[in-house]
Amino acid sequence: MANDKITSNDVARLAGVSQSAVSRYFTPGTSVSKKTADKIREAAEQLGYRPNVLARSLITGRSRIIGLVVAYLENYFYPEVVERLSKALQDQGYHVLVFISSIASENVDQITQEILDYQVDGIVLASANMSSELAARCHASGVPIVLFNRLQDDIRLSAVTSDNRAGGRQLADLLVSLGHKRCSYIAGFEGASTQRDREQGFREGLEAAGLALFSRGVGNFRYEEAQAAARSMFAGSEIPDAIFVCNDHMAFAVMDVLRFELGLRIPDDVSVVGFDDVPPARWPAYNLTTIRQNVDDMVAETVATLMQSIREGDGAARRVVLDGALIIRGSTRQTTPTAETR
Amino acid sequence: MANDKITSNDVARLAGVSQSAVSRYFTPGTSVSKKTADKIREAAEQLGYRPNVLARSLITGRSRIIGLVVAYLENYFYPEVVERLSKALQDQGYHVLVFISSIASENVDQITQEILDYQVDGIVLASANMSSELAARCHASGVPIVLFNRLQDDIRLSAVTSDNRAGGRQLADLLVSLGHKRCSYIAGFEGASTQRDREQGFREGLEAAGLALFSRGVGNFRYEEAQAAARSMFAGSEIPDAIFVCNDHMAFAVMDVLRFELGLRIPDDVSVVGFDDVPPARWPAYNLTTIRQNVDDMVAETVATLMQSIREGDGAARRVVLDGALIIRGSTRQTTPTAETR
DNA sequence: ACCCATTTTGCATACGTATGAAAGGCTGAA
DNA sequence: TTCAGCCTTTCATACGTATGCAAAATGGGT
Repeated sequence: MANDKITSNDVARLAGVSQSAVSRYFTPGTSVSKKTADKIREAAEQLGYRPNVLARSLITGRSRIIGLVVAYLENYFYPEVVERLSKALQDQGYHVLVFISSIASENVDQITQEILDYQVDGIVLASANMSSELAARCHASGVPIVLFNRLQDDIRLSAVTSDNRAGGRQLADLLVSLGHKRCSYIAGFEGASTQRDREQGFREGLEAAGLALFSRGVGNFRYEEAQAAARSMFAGSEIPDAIFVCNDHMAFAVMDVLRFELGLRIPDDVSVVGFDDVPPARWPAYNLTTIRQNVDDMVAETVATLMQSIREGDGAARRVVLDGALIIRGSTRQTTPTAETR
Repeated sequence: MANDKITSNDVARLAGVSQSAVSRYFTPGTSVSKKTADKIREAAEQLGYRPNVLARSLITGRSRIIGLVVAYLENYFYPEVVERLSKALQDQGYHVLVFISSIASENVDQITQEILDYQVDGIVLASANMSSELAARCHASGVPIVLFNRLQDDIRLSAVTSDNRAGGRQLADLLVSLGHKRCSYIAGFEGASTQRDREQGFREGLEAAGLALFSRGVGNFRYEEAQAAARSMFAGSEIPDAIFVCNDHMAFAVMDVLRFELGLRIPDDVSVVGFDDVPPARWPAYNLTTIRQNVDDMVAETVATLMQSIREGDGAARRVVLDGALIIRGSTRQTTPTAETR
């Protein structure tokens, strides 16, 4: 890799000090006299020397690398997460090593093995599950794991999520208050806790109003599969008058099908609600009523959780559930309180 | 980090061989007898040992890490790039360390310094520029750099781009062939080669038809700034009858303004063309005529360029320019050849 | 000037691993 | 059986750096 690798020994020679002094100069919390520091600074600048993070990790046991597993970046939500999380960690002196997994998480365990090869200081799983065996491995290795927007029963796993169930409940309450009688649901990936909790909250809200789910489809978090689900669910003689689509990304697909293939009007014929509040939900072409996940707060909590675990070195898992906000836009029927609530 | 770190010495002890044998067992191209290999495999499995990539990098000079600098993931194009590039490199046994820079690239040099601290085997710059000084540094360190969808004059920098100029030219030719007389342009970030080349091609195409640009705005690759540019450019008494927006992401913003704020019909009143063919361009809500950048081929060429540079260890820069494809959809006036061309 | 407490410095070693070189083992041909 | 060539193994060392410890230096007080 390096043709002329400048090492701390080169700096020490030029500055007329020991390698140990050079190392201490670059290590916060150690003592170096001003005179020695000046000599080292000049020599390091002249040679263009910077410490080798990887060599340091051998001694310190700290790589300053966080492994990030994401299943797909197709949904506008996750690019935003990656960008914000990378920035937040960059500000803390850490950097994100990205690993792409499959939606169904069947290769996450192999990927986690690869991650551990890099001696990462922590792992963030965004929209992916990890086996208990691997969770135990990471725990034994002292590598903290934070699930981002996902929940698992394993007590060793920290998690930062929105209150998906409450969000689903809010959407049900909204549709009921708008007078909807035939409320349907399009699920995401069945193995995801977000999908399960959003649907559960939605069903509970309907049941509280004496309603049952009118129909249900599965979109697997994919645009095309959500399209297919919508086509199927609106093929009968009686169609839903409102539909909660498990995330915005799929909701766009459903809206496109309703408008451009079936000639239905939103919200006059069907109200559509999503979950996430990704950027296109705000665009006039979609103008989607949805639950906003507060990405900034989720990222901040994720970073705080990671930093605490890394600093304390204990295995104490931390669960943070953040409230989402109901954002009412033009995809739902209008009623008097049109302002944003919650 | 690690509480009970299992090392190759532990494996060697358990297997009754030397640490050197363990190392050779995990190093491709070295010799180990079947008998020794069996002993080592069993011991490693029993202990859950895997080699430490970072420790290896000290000896081999290879970290198996590629630094990836991206300016923003807001534009659907770059999440797709990150995802595909990460996967392709993952398949080659490399992993991507992500660094987020600003759009104007003013902090890329600092970020590159940080990247070099991690002894990366290569760097990919997606939508960012690097100073000549830092390019020289990387060159001296033997770290290959590949610009993704960006060009710079520095001969040390490899690059993989679409033929942005030809794409702009194609779009001009198309609009002219559809009879447009007042063609306008909304620029991206002025410091980006993609913006410059697309505009240049577009202007050349118009000039070849005896037309000049009707009006020009600047969107800086941001949805909101493209909206503002569109509002301004359509405020006069005479408005464009066609508009080339430097990328799809901004084109969506322009389309939203034209339809929902100005009550204009696309393409009856104004044809809109973009560049990239990101997923929403295919969605019925936008149905955008655009130039498709072949992300798969660009990623493949980027990986091939990186692998070659890493393998050969020379500093030979490689420039790959890939043809985009004109994709005609519903945002432009219709004429007889409605099929996709090119 | 001397004494004491604190700071600073260099030496020696370790982190986990790969590799050159020398020694030992194995196999096939004479 | 012996010998030569090739394969395999171990030893010793190095990669770039941080750190414990002992020795040296420094600064303040008497």
